[in-house]
Amino acid sequence: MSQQKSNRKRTETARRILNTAAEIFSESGFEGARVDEIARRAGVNKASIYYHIGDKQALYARVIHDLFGNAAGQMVENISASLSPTEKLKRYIHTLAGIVDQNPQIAAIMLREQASGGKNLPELVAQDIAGIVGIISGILDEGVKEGIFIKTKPFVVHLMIIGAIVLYKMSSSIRSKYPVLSETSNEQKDQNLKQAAAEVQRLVLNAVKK
Amino acid sequence: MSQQKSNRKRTETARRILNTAAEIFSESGFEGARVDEIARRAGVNKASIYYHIGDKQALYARVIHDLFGNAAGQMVENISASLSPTEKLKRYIHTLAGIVDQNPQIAAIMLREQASGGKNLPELVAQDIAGIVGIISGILDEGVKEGIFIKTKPFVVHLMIIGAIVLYKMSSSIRSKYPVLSETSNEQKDQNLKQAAAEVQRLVLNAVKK
Amino acid sequence: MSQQKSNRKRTETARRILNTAAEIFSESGFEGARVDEIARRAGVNKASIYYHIGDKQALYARVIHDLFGNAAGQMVENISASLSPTEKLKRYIHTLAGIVDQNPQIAAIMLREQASGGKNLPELVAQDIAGIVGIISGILDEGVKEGIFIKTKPFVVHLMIIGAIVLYKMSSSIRSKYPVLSETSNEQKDQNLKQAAAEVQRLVLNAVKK
Amino acid sequence: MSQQKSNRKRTETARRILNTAAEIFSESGFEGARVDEIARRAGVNKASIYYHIGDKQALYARVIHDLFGNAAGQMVENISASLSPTEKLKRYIHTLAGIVDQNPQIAAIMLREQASGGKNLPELVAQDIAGIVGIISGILDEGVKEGIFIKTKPFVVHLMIIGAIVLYKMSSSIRSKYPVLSETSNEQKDQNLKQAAAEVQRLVLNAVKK
DNA sequence: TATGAATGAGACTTCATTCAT
DNA sequence: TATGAATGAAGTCTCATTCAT
Repeated sequence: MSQQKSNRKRTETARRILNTAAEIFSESGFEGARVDEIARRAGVNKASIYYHIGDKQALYARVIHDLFGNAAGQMVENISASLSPTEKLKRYIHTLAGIVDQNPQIAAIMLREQASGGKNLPELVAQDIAGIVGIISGILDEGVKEGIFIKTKPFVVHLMIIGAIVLYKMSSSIRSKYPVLSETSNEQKDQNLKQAAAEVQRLVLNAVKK
Repeated sequence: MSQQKSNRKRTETARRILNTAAEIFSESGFEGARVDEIARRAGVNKASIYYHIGDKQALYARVIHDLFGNAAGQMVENISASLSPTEKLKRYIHTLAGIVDQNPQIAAIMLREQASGGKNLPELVAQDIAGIVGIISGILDEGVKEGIFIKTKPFVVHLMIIGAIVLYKMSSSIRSKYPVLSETSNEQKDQNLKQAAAEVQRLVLNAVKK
Repeated sequence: MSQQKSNRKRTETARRILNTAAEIFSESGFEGARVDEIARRAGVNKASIYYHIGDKQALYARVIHDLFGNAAGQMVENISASLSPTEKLKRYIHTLAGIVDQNPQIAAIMLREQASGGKNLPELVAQDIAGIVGIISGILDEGVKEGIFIKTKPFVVHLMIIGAIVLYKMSSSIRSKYPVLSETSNEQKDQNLKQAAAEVQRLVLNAVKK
Repeated sequence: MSQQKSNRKRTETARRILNTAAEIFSESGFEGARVDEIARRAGVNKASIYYHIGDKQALYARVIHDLFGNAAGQMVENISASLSPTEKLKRYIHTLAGIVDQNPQIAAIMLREQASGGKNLPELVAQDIAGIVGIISGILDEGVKEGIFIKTKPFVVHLMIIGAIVLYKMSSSIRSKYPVLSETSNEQKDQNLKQAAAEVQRLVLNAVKK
């Protein structure tokens, strides 16, 4: 009983730390994030972070592992084997958009990891990402075999999709800060990621369909 | 004469500082970059940086203004008004790839700026970027008017293109660090940005053509 | 009965804490020792230490009191009044060596206390040490009175003896770490404290005998 | 000219840091010493220590290297080859006492190094110490060959000498703090290291002479 | 008694920036 | 202009101690 309560307390504190850390790493990056700030916003003592999780590096590792591991899992779950390649591709894009929408931190972290060449990326997480790339490769190959997709470089298709979605997600803040970036196109109100994802679906299907 | 020499030396020193700074900001981001390291690698005294350019923020501003301003200029130059929308779109992608290829630092910096919501992005640079977005909007609109492109959200198309190219560029290092990321696709040797850009051209044209 | 068991358990826990603390204070000194480490190695919860013994200072006091108090007692016991001064002196050295050999921690702690000028030395322990010094003073005085020893400064003799024995004990580890320290003399295998003590006996007797 | 002044300033600051550090390491040991305190007492900014010397470990290494290296040099200088073994032995003890007297920090640091098994002792310093041990070994061997010394374990003789001198030096503070330690012997006023060294000379010569 | 969690104070170290020459 | 030195602010991490159960 008291064990239970204690466990709940332990995980609750750790969870609060991890969530706050995800936010702050996402806002400021690994180097820009301040452990003090994480503790302050999480409402815990700074030493608690070291007690429960470990140093800044370990904290970062936990955060991105949780984020990306979860994402990979969702992706696998959502794409049932029985679907047609076309439907799978749509689901893939939809799911990706959903993940990014529900975990707003994932977009920024992914971009920064790409920018730094994965300097802080633990092996485990690299595998999660590789899994996601593997899925789309499979879908495209399948489509080619069924004669409904043209032959493409799957990695490039993957980058187009993920690039469009992640950058769209991120651009909302930059666009609101620098209206000049939206003025040129006439879709200011279109900050809805769902709609952008639908557009990506349409464009990508056009691109790969025979 | 000595004035001239002094001027040349002055600009030469400044140039060396700026080039080194571009490298290091690109490798490590604004927060991760160390003024000491920039001075060391540029072979100048640390105080020289403050004398010639200013503080870290000013240095960063100069670097990205040089990088992006130049890019916008190249883009305008390369897309002559007389071309067909299809040809313009191809040129646009080709030019973008060329810029990224010739200025390897631009990719990482752009990603990090996106990630941080343009926290360190000066107005001037935002305008440069807006210019680039404006160009593709124009191309797509023109194609729609001529009846050869379907109606699309230009901003999404832009993100697909730039995302694919920039991420492809960056992914080379991350892929070589984590081979697992390449294993799934069979295009390891394909690390050539030119080829990826050609693929992007083909896919995007498929996507927008009527 | 349960009271008894509880008492036994209580003292057993305290004993385990004290033994471990002695080890760790000996290895690392007061400042270098970590309460966490003591708890870990003793297999008890950190708070237990505070409950059973007290804070770090109190723990240290207990440890050295146990160590030195015991030593003083042994010394008194071993030197029966009926012996000749020569025999007493031999016994004194022999006993000292025995104490140091059986309580390996005592050597390091004594050196560090000397080094710090007894900063952490409780009065009680100082008296224990004074007792030991008193004993050899008595022996030497007695020998002088009996006309078999020359007149000496007893404190210096004491320092020679204790210095040789304690430093010999400690030097084993430093010599094995830095073989260069043993190379110069040809007695590498001679790391036996007993043999060194015999040599000290011989030398000291030579030194003080008429 | 300005170079000279700058050099002087540089070495002067470094010297001040090093001297203060020697004091504080001697008072408190490596773990007990506080970098803040060193900076404060040296009258320099804390960051200056890192600029001029390096981190705490490096600072400690420099301090003991200066101390022990200097000591080894003095010892070699003072013992001219032409002297008799007896005279050399006296000089050896005298010089040791002189070194300890002039560098009060050396005694405490040496004791603590012995206590910790040379945990923080750089190789270079170990060699300095080995050199000192080598000298007395040589002296005793020479005396044996000339038939004026008995055969002894040189390392033990060395420990007796250095133990007596170093402990005597250190004991002054502990004795003044705990008068009980002096009461038993009647030589309170004898805190003069010179006199103690003379006594050591006499005793050691008695001990080793045939 | 025993223990996991919490915490404030403080330790070491780094860094951008400025100073003095 | 150029540079070695200096510095204050801040950042990461540790540790003895206490709390709450």
